[in-house]
Amino acid sequence: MKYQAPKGVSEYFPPRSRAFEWVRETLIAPIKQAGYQLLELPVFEETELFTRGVGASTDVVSKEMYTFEDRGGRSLTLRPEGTVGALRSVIEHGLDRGSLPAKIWYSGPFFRAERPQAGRYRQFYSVGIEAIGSDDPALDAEVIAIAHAGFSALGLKKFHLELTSLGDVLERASHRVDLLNYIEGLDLDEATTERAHINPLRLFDDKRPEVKALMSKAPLLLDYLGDDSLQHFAAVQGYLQALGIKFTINPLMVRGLDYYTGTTFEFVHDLLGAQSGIGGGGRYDGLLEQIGGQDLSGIGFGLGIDRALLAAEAEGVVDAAAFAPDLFLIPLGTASKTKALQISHELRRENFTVEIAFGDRSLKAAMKAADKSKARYVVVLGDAELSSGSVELKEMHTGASTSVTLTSLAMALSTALSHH
RNA sequence: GUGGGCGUAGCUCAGCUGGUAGAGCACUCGGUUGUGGUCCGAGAUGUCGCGGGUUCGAGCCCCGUCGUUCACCCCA
Repeated sequence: MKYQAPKGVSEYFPPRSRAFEWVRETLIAPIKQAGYQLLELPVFEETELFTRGVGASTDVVSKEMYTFEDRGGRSLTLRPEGTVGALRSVIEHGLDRGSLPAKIWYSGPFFRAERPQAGRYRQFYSVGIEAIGSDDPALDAEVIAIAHAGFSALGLKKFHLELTSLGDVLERASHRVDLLNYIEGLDLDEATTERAHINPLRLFDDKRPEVKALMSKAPLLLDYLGDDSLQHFAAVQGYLQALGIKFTINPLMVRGLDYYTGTTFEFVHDLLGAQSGIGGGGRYDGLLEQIGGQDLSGIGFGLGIDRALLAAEAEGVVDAAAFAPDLFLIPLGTASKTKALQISHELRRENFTVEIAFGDRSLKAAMKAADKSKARYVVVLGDAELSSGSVELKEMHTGASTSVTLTSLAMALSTALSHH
């Protein structure tokens, strides 16, 4: 094979692409129901937007970006995440000057030059939302509830929600001082020490048992929160409880993007491997201002479509039958083929999913094709049917058929389908 | 970026201590006149990831490379 897709990209083709599409649509549905509106964004931005917004010290910016120079000598970068680009657009088009909170969503590919593994791709797909201009804790709860609704609508059960608060700038700063002091006293290898200096919180996330043990007595950010932060966080928890959304407080949770403050959350799936985060997000006070906007608070999330699909497959909740056509039409002969095209055209206009057997194959072969399509019903259209004006509507899984006139086919199909 | 596993037909894989490739599934056609899912028969398909090397001879050995996978790291 001469050409292959670039290393580590996720690519979806039939039949799995249909499941991918279903996951994406299912995650987006509750977002729209909550009144969020689409932002269709470029997949590349000025490089500086990400270094300023995401944070130059983050791994995402410092070693995982696809950066290139365009023909005009501008430095551009394939978006590694969605929030910063979305906020840039919000500011540029004054959406933060309308009614607040401004609520937007987006979906598409993102790019990070990481070493690929299951659930981690160099081009991956996310759906995200951002709500800008309100620090109401009820908004935090709603944002989390929307993500939760999406995962639940997929039929996922084996996932859990982890929650924490990262406090405000001052609280983080004073915790950082103590944490760095604590880490100074530890016996760590060089690479780990270096990571600690870039972001000491990172060590809480280390999976090695010896590091976990060393960090078990480290000062927790949650213990540094002031009254305002604590009250806000408590309110969020209260709303989630009222919604019946279960969560666990994880004071060790770390996010890789610098901009998070306050409420921060992550949805973790139990059946995935090391890449088990299927979605996450949080508040980002200061980010909008950081990239040139007003001083407004915001909150958002990103849900991983690739990983949600993996999770749905792992739980066995992808229903392939739901994607099957309603009707498979088999024309026999030239005149029938014209009629079949006309009938399918009409039925599709009435929202039925209809396929036609092509290629003048034997009836037996066409029936096999119908079977493979998983179509619910099949209609054979030959000279006899054309002259009589009536056809046999055959239900594939029972083999039973009923006689229907061509003019009432749509109605018959409609009632037949609704019986299941 | 670091470390380990793997790379043979569309898919899942077999191929003994090196002698120039196979199975199952899937696919196409057929088992006489217009009905699928079972069964039976026939057929098509591979530069054995790629490039070097060792050898009379390599899918099997060595090196490199690309891809993939698991973990670290990172995070969707």
